[in-house]
Amino acid sequence: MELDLLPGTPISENAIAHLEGVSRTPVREAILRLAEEQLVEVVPQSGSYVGRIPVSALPEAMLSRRALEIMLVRTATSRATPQDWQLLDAHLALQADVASSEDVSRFHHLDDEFHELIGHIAGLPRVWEHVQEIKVQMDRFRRLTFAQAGRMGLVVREHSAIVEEIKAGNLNKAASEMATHLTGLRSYIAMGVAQNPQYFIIDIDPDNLPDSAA
Amino acid sequence: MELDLLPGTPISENAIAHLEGVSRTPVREAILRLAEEQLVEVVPQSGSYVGRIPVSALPEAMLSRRALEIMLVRTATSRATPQDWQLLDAHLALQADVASSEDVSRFHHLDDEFHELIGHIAGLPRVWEHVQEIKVQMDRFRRLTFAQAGRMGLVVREHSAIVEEIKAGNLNKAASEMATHLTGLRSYIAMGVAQNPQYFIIDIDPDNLPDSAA
DNA sequence: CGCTATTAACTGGTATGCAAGATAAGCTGC
DNA sequence: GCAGCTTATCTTGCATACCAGTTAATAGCG
Repeated sequence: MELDLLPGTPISENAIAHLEGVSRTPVREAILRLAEEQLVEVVPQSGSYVGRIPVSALPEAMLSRRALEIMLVRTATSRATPQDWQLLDAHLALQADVASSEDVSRFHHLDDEFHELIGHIAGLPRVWEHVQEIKVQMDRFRRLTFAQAGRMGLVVREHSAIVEEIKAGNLNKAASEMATHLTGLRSYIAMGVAQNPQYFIIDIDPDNLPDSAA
Repeated sequence: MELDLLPGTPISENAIAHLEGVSRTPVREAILRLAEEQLVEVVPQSGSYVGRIPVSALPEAMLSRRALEIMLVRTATSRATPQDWQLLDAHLALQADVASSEDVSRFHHLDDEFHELIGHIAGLPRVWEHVQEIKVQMDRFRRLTFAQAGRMGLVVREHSAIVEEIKAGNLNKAASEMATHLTGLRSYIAMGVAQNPQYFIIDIDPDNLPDSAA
C-alpha cells in the first residue's frame, strides 16, 4: 500500500516465512488476502508479485469515494454537536502542525483520520471503512506519481472550508466543499500511466477515462 | 448468502473437506474469505459458524448503496445510447415475465442484473461490484424476514419508471426514481431483529438507527 | 442426589512434505 | 556460433500431521 515495494516486484512466500520465523501457511493466508484487494498478483505455479495498479479502478474509485463522502459530510453536518466541532477544530490544528513539518507520510495518515472523523460524526463508521478499501489503488497511484509541493497546505485549507460549513450547518455548501476537495487526480492518470506503463494493468484506455454526471 | 444455512449454524472444516473430497487447506482458504465479509464467524480453537447479521451493517449498506446507485443512474442516463435503451427494455420484459411466474430466487437474480446493467451503461462496472459487496448483509436480512407478496410487481414498476427517465434523458428524475426504489427496509429492521435476535449481532440499537441527510 | 474435577473428543492454527507446473540455465548436436 | 532440447530449480497448490485451546460429558466425591 505504501509503495515501498514497486508493482511487479516478486514476492516469495518462503522468503517471508523465513524472515518472520513462521511457516508458509500464515504467510500464504496473508498473501491471499492481499490478492483479493489486487495488492498482490498470484500466478499459479510461477510466482507472486506486488500488484500492478488496475487503471480502471482509479476513476471508479474517485467517483465512488466522492459520492459516499458527500453523503457522509451532509449527514455529519446535520448531526454534529458543538463537541464534534471542537474535535474537528482540534484535528485541523494538528493537521496544520504536521503540514508545516513536511512529514508527508504522517500527514497522509492524518488526512485519512480527518475523513474518518467525519464518518464517525455522521454515525456511519462502516461507510468510511468501505471508502478506505475503495481508495487503496488511488492512494498507491498518488504515491507513485504525485508529489506536489505545497499540497499539504492546500489540503488543510480545503478541510478548514469543510469544517466551517459543518459548523454553519449548511448541508449543501459542506457537500460542495467536499466535492471540490475530492475532485482532481483524474487528469494525472493518463500522464502517470504513460510515464511508467509497467506499473499498471491497462484494462481501459487511459486517454478516454469514464466520467460521472454527478 | 442465500440463507440456506441459518446464522449460527456450525460449520466444520473437516466435514466439508470430506464431503468435497479435498483436504482442509482449500476449504479453510474459502472459509477465511467468507469470514472477511462476515458471512462466517471463526472462533479460534472452538468452531466456525454461519455469520450472524451485524445490525450496524444494514442501515449503512442501504445509505451507501443509494448514494452509489444514484451516481450510477445519473451517469448512465447521460451516456445511454438508443441501443442501451433497447437492452433496458428487453430486460424489463424479462423481469415482468419472471415476476408473473413467481420464481422469487430467479427474480432476485434478475433484479441484481438490472442494476448491473445500469452500472455497465454508466461505464463504471467496478462500482456495481462494490455495491454487491456492500449489500450482502442487506440481502440476507431480506431473505430472513421479508417475504412481501406482490413485491416483484412493484419492483418491476419502479424499474420501469427508472428506465423511462433514462430514455427521457432526465438526470434528476432518474436519480429520484432510483432513490425511491432504494428507500425502505429501514423500518423493518427493528421488527426483524426483535423477532429473531439470535440471528443478529446487535452492535447498535435497532430502535435508534442512524439516518442520512441525503 | 448435586456439585466439582477430570478427561476425552472436538475445534481451528501451524508446520511440513510432496506434487505439478513454470522457468531459465546449460548442455548437446549441428 | 547457434538453435533446440534437457534438466535442475524455482514457484504455488494441496495433503497431512501435530499442537494448543475449548467444550462438554462423565466419573468421582461430598
